[in-house]
Amino acid sequence: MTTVLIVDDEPQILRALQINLHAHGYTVVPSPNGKAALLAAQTHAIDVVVLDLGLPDMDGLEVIAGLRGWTDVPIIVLSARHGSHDKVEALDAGADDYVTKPFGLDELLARLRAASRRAGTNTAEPLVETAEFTVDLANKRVTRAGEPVRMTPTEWSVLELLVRNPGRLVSQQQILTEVWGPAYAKEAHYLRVYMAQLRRKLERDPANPVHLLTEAGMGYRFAQ
Amino acid sequence: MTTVLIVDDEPQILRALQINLHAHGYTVVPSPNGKAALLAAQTHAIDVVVLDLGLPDMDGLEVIAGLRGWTDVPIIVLSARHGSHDKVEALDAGADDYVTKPFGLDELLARLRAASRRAGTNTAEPLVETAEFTVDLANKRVTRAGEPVRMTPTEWSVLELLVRNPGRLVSQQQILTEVWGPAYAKEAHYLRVYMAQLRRKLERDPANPVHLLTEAGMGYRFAQ
DNA sequence: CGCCGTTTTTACGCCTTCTTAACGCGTCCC
DNA sequence: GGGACGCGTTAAGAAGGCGTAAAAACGGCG
Repeated sequence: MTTVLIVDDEPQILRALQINLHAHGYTVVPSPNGKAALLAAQTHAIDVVVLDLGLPDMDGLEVIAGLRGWTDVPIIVLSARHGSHDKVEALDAGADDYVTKPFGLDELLARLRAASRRAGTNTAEPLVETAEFTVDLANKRVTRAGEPVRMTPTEWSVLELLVRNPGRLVSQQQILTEVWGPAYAKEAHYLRVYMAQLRRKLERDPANPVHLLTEAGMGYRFAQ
Repeated sequence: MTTVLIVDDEPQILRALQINLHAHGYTVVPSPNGKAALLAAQTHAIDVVVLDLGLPDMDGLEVIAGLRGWTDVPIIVLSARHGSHDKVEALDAGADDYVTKPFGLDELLARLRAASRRAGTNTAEPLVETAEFTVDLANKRVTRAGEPVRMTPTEWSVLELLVRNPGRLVSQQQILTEVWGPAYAKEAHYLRVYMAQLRRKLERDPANPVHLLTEAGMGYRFAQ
């Protein structure tokens, strides 16, 4: 019952891997680009990632960095480049293994087994901590003074987006489109309601927030 | 300070690796053959093993097996053979990585870093206990107050998925796709029925669950 | 062919969450 | 100085999610 996230922009390769891995008992989550991959990694319980470096939308190293920001899931990189420099870069970015194309299916399967074997049960905890509260991104859990704080789906989506961009300004439009969808890009209204709720749950003095900051006219910012 | 056990029968390679790795901050334990390697692994606190497969006294796979009998230390295999079959054999015997000669020193260093990085977190637990019940994942058994509790296949699948992710929020979509299949991702209905059944069997007060928790709109969570 | 355990439907009442509205405060610009 | 605008806060109705029980459909096995 191992779930593999496969990231490759070539549909026929994606499809071939999907069929073959499924035939070998893996659950496969396919993803054609980097953005979808990062999203899928959050919505599914991924055990291993198979990542092709040549993606259309973003650099493969960015995908590795995006994953490594919050999870220790094994990453097996596929690449057509044999250069030693590329391998070093990928491995140092956080990849666990590097396979050069063309490769045999049996080799990939063996490396998958090796990766998932040593991963075992994923218990590493990627935590984002502040003086006031702690956000566990992998487990979708928020604690404050040791006590768990319950978040509604929308509250969590907003908080997660901010926490995944610590210190960075996130525009209202971006939050609205990512949480509510592109059609809601103008409903800045919702944001005020939810920021107030988040502050009431997480800030010591909700009227004078320290971690969930408003940048008037610009957006919001999470400060650690 | 990472200690690397290097096993290679060619003195000049052994020596070259020893010098280079030492220059990069590693403590090196050299070993010219398999027997000496197995001995050294027991007398030194080894963090990573670099193993050449072509040894004079014993098969490289035997060395891997000899190490895997008692330790999970990462093993990086060096080999001149490019054949896919050899890779599969070594990886399945318990190796973590496979590098074909000739290789660049920087690649080996990167793979060393990757191996020792992930070495920190692993170990599996087949028995999950709570104050109320015990789940034996390996034997698919649930006991409560010493008495075995009978589970239907579907009940077990749901329980297993939750218990394998202790403390982690599991979305209902994920449970549905993994237990019933992707076509049932929207049938959140089933889940309510089965969560109720699991609680009736496992919780002291099914109406106020302590271990099988609902996160409204988000999913379910198993709390130990 | 009929029984029995399991899964899937169905129905209903309760509760959480989302959405919307209203109002007060502060700030910026004219 | 005044108006417009953006923001924070609260409250309440609407909509949908959840728990529960029980009946119907299914499937394996004798």
